Amino acid sequence: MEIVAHEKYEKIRELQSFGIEPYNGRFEKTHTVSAIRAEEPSLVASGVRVRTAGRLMAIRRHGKAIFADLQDYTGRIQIYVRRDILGDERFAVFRVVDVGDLLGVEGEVFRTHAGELTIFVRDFVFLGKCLRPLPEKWHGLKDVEVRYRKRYLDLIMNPEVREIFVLRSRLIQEIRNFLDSRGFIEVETPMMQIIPGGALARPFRTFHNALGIELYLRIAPELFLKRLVVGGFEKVYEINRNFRNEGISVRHNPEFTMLELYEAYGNYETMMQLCEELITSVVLKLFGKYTVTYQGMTIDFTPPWRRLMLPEAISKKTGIDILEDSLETMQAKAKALGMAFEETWDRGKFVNELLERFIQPELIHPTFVLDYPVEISPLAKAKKDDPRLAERFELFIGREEIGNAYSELNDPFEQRRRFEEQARKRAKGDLEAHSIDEDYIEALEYGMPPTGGLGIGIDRLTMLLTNSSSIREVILFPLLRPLGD
RNA sequence: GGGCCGUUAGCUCAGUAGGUAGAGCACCGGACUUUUAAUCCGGGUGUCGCAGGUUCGAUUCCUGCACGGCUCACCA
Repeated sequence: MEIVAHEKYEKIRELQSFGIEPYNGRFEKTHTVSAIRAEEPSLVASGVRVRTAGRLMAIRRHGKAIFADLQDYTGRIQIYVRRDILGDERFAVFRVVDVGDLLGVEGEVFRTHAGELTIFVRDFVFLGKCLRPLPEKWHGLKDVEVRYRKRYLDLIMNPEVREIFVLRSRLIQEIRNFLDSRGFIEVETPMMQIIPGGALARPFRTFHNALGIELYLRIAPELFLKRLVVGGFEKVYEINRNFRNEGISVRHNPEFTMLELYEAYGNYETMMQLCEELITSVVLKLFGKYTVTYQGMTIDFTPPWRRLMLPEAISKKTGIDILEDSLETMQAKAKALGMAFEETWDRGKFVNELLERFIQPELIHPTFVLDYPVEISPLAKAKKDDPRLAERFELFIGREEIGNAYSELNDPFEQRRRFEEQARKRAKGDLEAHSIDEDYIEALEYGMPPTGGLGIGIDRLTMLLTNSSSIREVILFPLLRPLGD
């Protein structure tokens, strides 16, 4: 800092010699930049003075006049400063203004000879000194690592990055609007849990000093939200962070945002309906149409969405009957297909792999994949006509898994059996197996209505809607290794 | 965790078949009252990611490490 900012410190001294405070207080705006542009005709005609503020992104000095570009969160506008208007002393202050400085200006709006909408500055206030040079004005900031580590610079320099996060915000807002309009209430459930449940994943551990107990960051809010359904909240949702102690990749961040919602007296069929309506209505609100381009694919959200029965789909694609074939037969067939597998895989794991390898790559447009094996769905109700399958679906869009839903298992006896099965897997070393949650079973013993539940990955949905190939592009501060010395 | 690639000025990037390095923008000094990648004149501001090795000499070659990207694995 000492070297980089040395000249800038000189400028602060110079500013102070003019009696200028380099880090000023409140500035009252009459307009944002976009408001000035929107109101241009009346502002220009009336000659009324506007007050706005932002960061100087470029300065063009012309002796006794200066042009500069002022950027706020709504856009950029040119300002025009003249010595004969401000007077010698005020104008001299502009000699020490740098690109990156924060400035408030007041003046009337006009069009230059070149046709550029411009603020004719009558007065200005120095609001904040920038001590470091901004990245290059033309090429901007491209270094991906720096963009993530110093997201503020990324946001200053790259308007398309700002737009991604504005869209993310609007997306979440529209989801809330939709659910609120349908009578859902939003709740917050524990991030720190005694027993991490609701998903098959490895948790982060932490410790509470006063209680002297180990706690886990939640891997899902599911079991708490369902306790609320037991409590009579018939339509609840939560949009919040989950934490999973797993690898980092272009589609995995250790903390990520999930929407989970539960509707009493529904099931996975009603969840399919709700899911389709939710996402299509949000897409329509955000884009005014049903098609979105993602990584060269045109994704069509027009309902109704395709429904694919998983056992049939896999059988058609691979000849493997995931219900009737023995594990040995499945392995033999997989070998014949040239698919790598491990002897330790059980039926559920095998099905998952078959889905990922053979089905998922073809799921461009929104597709519900239904009827998953119960073994990998320990919290889902089994189908009445075939108890080997769960009343469950996953939603795939653009080859990515976006959502997961099921008819919630509300039979405490069956839930206990499922937990015990998971416990056996855990005993055999499966670190992702679900823990037994006695307190949750007790809640079920009070009676949970038949319920449909749905989870939607907000980050991945945002990726789809912003054409982002990495999850880090839609998370403001993705987890990175700390820099070494 | 494996493989491949990258790391040079504040930023975007060149470059040195081994002799401590350049461009544009930014920045500094000067000129300029309608410019907008302003223009014109002058100025290079650097631990070439870090640590070792080879060498008379390493930013360059070798090894290890760090961080990042892509990818495979893991992973819902």
